[in-house]
Amino acid sequence: MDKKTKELYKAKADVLKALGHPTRLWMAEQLSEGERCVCEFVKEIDADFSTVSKHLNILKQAGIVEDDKRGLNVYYKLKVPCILNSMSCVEAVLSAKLKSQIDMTK
Amino acid sequence: MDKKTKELYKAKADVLKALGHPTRLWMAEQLSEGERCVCEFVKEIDADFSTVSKHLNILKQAGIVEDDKRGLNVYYKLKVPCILNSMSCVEAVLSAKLKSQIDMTK
DNA sequence: AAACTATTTGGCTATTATACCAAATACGAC
DNA sequence: GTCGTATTTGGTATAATAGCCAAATAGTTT
Repeated sequence: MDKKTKELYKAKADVLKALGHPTRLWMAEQLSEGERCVCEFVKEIDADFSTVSKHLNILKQAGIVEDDKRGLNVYYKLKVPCILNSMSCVEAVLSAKLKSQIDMTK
Repeated sequence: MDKKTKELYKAKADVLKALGHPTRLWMAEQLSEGERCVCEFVKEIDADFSTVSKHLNILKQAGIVEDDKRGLNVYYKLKVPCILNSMSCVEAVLSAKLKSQIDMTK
């Protein structure tokens, strides 16, 4: 595998990796319903303000969300909404996995 | 967020996390063209046999691939092929990111 | 059974990720 | 400008991940 291919896969993997954390995935899904400010997330997640902020920054660095500061609040929204299209297949993976586990017990 | 929701997002995030590594993502994409044995991957990736095996195991644990031992070889194939449908959007994220970066320099 | 090949597993180290706290910054209200 | 609120940044401890090597396992060939 040549260097450019490696870099491309690194870049693609980084996008998926950004979504590969429960809190970040949940936040991304919340954003599919519309923008949210950081404080709204903090209220709903049992985590520190700084933790939430850092997670949002990871999503931002990955190019998945963008932020918009208005007054005291920073609002985040999905930059590329299609990124959540794959979630139905992720759920299909979970179903198939569950099914395999049940089959194994038979 | 209640406990069950947390567990669900953990499970979903784990699937995406499994794909969130350049080598694993590349292998998954290779498998979309058909099954491969471990040795074929080892030849193409500049990595140890054990490293490749462990990556494949992570994809297997995530429920993305399944293995099939035939003779000396273990063949891996995609268990839920739709998992790569999202890649066009991942590429869209990269394009949008690149575009933002270019705009910033203007 | 011994030798050989393919793959997995265990152990180790280096790197990276996560989460909290405290301090810094940004903005609006007074 | 001072105060208060929202958010980010820096530091640090802990946990998780990645990759290599060596050893173990499984199946094939002789």
